Amino acid sequence: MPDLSIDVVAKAAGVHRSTVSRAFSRPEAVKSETREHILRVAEGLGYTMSPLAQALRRKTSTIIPLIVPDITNPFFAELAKTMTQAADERGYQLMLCVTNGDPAKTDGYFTAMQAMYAPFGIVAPSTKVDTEALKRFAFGHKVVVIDRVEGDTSVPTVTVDSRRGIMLALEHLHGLGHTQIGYVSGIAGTHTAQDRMDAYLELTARSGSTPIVLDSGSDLDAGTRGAEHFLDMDNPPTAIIAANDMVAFAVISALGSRGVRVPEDVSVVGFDGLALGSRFNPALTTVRQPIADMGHIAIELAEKQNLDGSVDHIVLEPELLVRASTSGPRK
Amino acid sequence: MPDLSIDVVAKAAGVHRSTVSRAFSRPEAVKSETREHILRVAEGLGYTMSPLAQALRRKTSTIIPLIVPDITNPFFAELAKTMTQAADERGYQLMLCVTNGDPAKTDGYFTAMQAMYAPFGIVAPSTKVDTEALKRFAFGHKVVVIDRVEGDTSVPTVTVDSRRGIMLALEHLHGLGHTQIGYVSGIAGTHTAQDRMDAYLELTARSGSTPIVLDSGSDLDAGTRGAEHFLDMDNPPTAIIAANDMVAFAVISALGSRGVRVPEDVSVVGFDGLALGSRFNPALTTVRQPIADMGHIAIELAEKQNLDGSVDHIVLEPELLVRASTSGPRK
DNA sequence: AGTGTTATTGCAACCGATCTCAGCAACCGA
DNA sequence: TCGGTTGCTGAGATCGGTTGCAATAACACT
Repeated sequence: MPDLSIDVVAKAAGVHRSTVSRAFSRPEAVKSETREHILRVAEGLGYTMSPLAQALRRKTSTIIPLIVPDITNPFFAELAKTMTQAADERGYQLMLCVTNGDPAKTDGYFTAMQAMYAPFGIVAPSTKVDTEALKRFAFGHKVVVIDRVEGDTSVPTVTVDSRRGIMLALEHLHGLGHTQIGYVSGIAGTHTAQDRMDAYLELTARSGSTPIVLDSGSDLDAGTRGAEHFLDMDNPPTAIIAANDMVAFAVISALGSRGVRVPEDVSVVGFDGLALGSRFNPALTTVRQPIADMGHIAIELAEKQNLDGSVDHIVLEPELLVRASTSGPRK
Repeated sequence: MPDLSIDVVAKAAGVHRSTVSRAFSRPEAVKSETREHILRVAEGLGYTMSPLAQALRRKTSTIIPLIVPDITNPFFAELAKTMTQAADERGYQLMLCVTNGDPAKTDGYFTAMQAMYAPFGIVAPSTKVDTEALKRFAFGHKVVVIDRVEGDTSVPTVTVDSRRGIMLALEHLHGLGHTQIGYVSGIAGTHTAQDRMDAYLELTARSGSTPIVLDSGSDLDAGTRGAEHFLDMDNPPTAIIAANDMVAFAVISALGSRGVRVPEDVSVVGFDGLALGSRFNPALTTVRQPIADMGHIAIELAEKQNLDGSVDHIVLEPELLVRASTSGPRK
């Protein structure tokens, strides 16, 4: 493969390099006849432009970073999946950055991406978004966040309506006859996680019942602890809402290992709508987030902002997915 | 941020551009005094080299593609996780490429990565590796495959000993008193998947029992179909080995929804050792693959090959993880 | 003192594009 | 026929580094 540069094509087509360049990136600036000829020659040689050289000169590339705390968490995995798709539909390449929740790493990734002239980035945070940190970067205003952002509306965001989601879960449970409904908090320390908890607290109180927070931790073991707490109670709730599907899995698993059955002994509803949930035992009833939409929208928002500087905050509607982990209360 | 190029630093440090370059990339070629001065100045300015410009000139970058069929599958997610870590420990950036099992996409990613001067790539395939396709690319000999490769020893591979894994599962089950052991085949059409199946067939036959293949499909529904098949049998096996954890999940879930309990009614063992398994209901007994090691080793192999052209084929030992989904046979 | 290393640094071409400017031909109206 | 557009293409600087080669300095040895 004798290095295929633009000059090679130019020579082969009998035109100047700049004409070849135009033929590709600004077709209307070249006589259509010439352009077709060039394209044909290029095709024949199997030539493609070097994205590196392009990025260097244009000062903007097509690499876009997706920063997630943990790709092992199916929520982020599903997000990554739809985002890769959305990305290369639009000619971008997704670059996966896993932070393990370390803000320093986030910073590191940002600088790296800046150096690669990434046109923008997507952040799915594990902790509340630090607006200041975001601004330290050239494309600080070109980041879309998959979470709510506090006190700064200059960053586009995509989220799902937490309150509405919790409401759906609560209504479903009420409908089944449950009145004592517990809550186990989520993995992430994000605004979203906070919002879900707040919604639970508020809505429960509003309906006249007392909130029962089984665990408010924010690590992976919240589910296990929540289950233990549940087992210790004299008068445990008949249903549990988990802040997200992973926690729900953990709760059910821990409960199961102590002989408590779902939904016979206690109903559990999750939050996320992971595909995995349908293969859980029992299949998980959950509040679905439109993850695929979130991915596409995130990229759209970023592009839109790049174009006209507009900053949107999209809030999507969740949806209840009733499967097998909920039923009427025991007794 | 007034564009920070190497010339800016050079001027600020009172030396020539090339000296700055050397100070960074070939320290021994610069008087240590000078180098330290340059580094200090650069530091003060907050300067970092442009990876793009570097890659363009050197014709080799630090971007390394990880090609997986589906990041949503926790096995690949865990792989991606350890690989990102292994990668940036060594100064590479992992670029996630999701193919959805489409070989055309794999090709596309390869060319893209070639254009980015990726020094090598890692492939975790979903279908048997097509050696010819691998060779069409400049770095065709610089790909590490997480699977076995047929009839071509020129590409480095990392795998786990399938036969040994199945043997561990079988021995565990035999030890518990099971004699009728079924098998549900896996998601991927890889050599590895094939090997596991073959091992099951061979080892079962050798022990004098008849193999019971509940499903040999290679899609996500193999688990569900396997479970149905199981339910239709007059004399079903007392234990099931699933070709991988995801399938095991599906089997248990499908079984559960039909009222069959694990491990009370039937034991199930998976293959992968996903972290998720410990949070399943019941916690999954499984053959663990050392995924973290695989990630690190894959990168090491690639680097080694880059350096001295050596091609290794590493086969790792699996390990049995006994959790709650297996017990003695019913009755 | 003269000559042969060796250690450092500067020079300038080069990697593969993009883009501004200028040149040139064809075309328009007066 | 001539100045003024317009359309298309070529020149050449530039993006931010790397690197072979030449130049200079410093040091060793006879």
